[in-house]
Amino acid sequence: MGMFNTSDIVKVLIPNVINTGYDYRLTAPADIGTFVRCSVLNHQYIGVVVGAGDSNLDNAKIKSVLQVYDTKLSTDDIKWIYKMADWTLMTPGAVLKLIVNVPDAFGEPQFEQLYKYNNNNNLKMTESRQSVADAFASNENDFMSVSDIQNISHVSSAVIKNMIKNGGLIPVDKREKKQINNYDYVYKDMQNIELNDEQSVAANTIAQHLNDFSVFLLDGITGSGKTQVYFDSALRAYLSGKSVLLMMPEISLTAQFISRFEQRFGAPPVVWHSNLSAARRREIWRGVASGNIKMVIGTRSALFLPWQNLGLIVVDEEHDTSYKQEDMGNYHARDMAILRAKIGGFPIVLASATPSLETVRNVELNKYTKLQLTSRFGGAQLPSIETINMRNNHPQSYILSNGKEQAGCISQQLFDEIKNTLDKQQQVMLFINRRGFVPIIQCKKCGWVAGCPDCSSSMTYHKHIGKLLCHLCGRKQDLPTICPNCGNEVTMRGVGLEKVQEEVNIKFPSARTAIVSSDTILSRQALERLVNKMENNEIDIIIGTQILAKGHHFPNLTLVGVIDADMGLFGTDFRAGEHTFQQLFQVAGRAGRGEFPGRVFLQTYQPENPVIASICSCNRDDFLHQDMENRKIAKMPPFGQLIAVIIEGQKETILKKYCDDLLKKSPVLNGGKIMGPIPAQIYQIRNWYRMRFLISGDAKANLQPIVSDWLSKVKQPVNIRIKIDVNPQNFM
DNA sequence: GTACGCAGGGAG
DNA sequence: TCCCTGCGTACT
Repeated sequence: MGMFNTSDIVKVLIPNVINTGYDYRLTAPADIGTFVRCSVLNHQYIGVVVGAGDSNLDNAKIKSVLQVYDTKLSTDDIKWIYKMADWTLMTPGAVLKLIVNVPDAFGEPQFEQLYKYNNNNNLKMTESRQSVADAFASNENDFMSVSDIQNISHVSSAVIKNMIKNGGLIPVDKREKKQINNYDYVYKDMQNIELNDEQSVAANTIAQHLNDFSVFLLDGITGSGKTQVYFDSALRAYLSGKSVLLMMPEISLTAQFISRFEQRFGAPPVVWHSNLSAARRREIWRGVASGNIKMVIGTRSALFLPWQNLGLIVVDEEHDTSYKQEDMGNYHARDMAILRAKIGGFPIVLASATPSLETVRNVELNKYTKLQLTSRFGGAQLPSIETINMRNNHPQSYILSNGKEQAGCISQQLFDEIKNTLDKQQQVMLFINRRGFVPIIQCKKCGWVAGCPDCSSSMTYHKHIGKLLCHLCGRKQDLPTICPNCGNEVTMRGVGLEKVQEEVNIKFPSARTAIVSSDTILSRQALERLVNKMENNEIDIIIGTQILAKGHHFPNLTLVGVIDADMGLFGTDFRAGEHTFQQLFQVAGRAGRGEFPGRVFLQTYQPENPVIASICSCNRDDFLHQDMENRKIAKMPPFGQLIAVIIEGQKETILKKYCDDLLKKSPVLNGGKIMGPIPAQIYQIRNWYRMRFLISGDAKANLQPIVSDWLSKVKQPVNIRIKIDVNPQNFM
């Protein structure tokens, strides 16, 4: 059996950045997709057999693989690796690394020592030791591992260790550590949920296409019941023996969502995200590879699990910017999921209340099928959204306990609304998308601004740590008391989250407040605790960044105030309007999901701005139409394509020279052009200088081969990094 | 990526 | 002469 036999020479793709695969000799039969362990320069990697060997090397020079595993990557995944590499201009090895980045996924099975209880021990019987004895008495197994004993008896490991040492527990056999608990991953107690007419239509349409590639946009506002529709599709795919991936942004993966899944499927989901322990990641990776785990709810990296017989992908909140990976390679998980579905010949469901323009355009072109949900569940009404014109509604200042007067940012109108809401014992959310206390520390006299020495950015003052913080590189510095330039007094400019809390605490001294940002919420558990406090009405005013905008359902929240709705509208980024709209629309969706109608107020200096106006009229399609026209005129995506090439170097001279050399070799593009090099929007990060080329083309241009061909024409100097961003989402 | 070898420079 | 560092190359 196997496509290749022992001592055959095969091509193995290695999960690292540079190479496209080396030839090795097999030590056991293998197929395309079989994982093998092999050595490159005395360093061991887990690679994948991708075909027959084809090098001209002397047979004697070809190494043998060190091990052939039973685990296989599906042939669809192998095809996908190469397609994804072509699209993103990553090397195939770099894509494979995304799949094989689970530490020790192929480690030898771990054995654990088992113990039996010694009835004839002469230890003094304590309460803890009695618990251990009870655990053995109540458990049908005579032999247990330390962790088994701990789980049942709830005594500390020290107690158990001491009992082992003193003969209370006697070592017996060893056993292979329990791997996958099959029961957890088999769904058999699904609860039937009544779908309304719209939901049934949507669910049935998807069901008719479970065996062919098609892309669905499940379009509906928060509360319209998108989740139950794609749960239905997931269920049908699962029951037909297929594997199912439900992808969502990390922040939407809440306990509320997980319990909804549990209600529908009768057991909790397998959840994959960045905070899992190494052991749990390994367990899930192996479970998916073996086909034992057929359904996973996860963030974008779940796409890179070794799926077997994948038959459905759902991308919830498809517009969400967190689907764009920007650390290890630049890929858009939504687009790569669509590519994967195409290769696998199965459907993919994109769900959103505020779909991206790319998706909307593909619906217009009839490439995607739109499934519309309109009704809001449970009779809850959409909130009313109004602007507060800050040009004639100046905020009141407030006085600190030391007598100093501070400029406020809460207008009188918003103040009154907050007060009324608190009087009715209802909750308030204030949204400000800026971490820290103030974003700028500036000298009153010479205009000096506290900037990060390694990056081109100003440093934000964070009051709770009492330091200046660079949001690009994380550098911390003391707050200067005087200007280091001229010795004069420094002042704080702008408003951040912490400053809003200060103002709220002084203006509403009896209200219980909480702030939520990535600085204060360090774990998913911390976020859950906060959500619980909110649900139990232990918080009156919650103040947060965009982390608050998604996924939570607070029935008693009836007022949302957006402190600065203009933020984000002024960027040079052509997607600024789209992202502002999406974010504010999401925030607005937080209010009034219970029995009381919600109200949303946007503080703005330009209420007539089309983005703001569209949000207020709740007219999403109006906004989409306008933004689409703008993009068409500017030939921006989805009417054109862009590839950003960021060149980074620590020495400006080498960087500039290399960019000049590239410019000289730049290809002539049919219908497109190469722009640059210009200093990137952020010229310096962590002491690396950054230049940017931007390559544009029309919607059907195949730009990738042109770019890779161009870059291969100029030898890349050492200490130069190239980052290629196909279809960039932001322009850092 | 990363291990290794080679060239150049400072300390002993 | 030894060793450290920086740079360039090759990896099957």
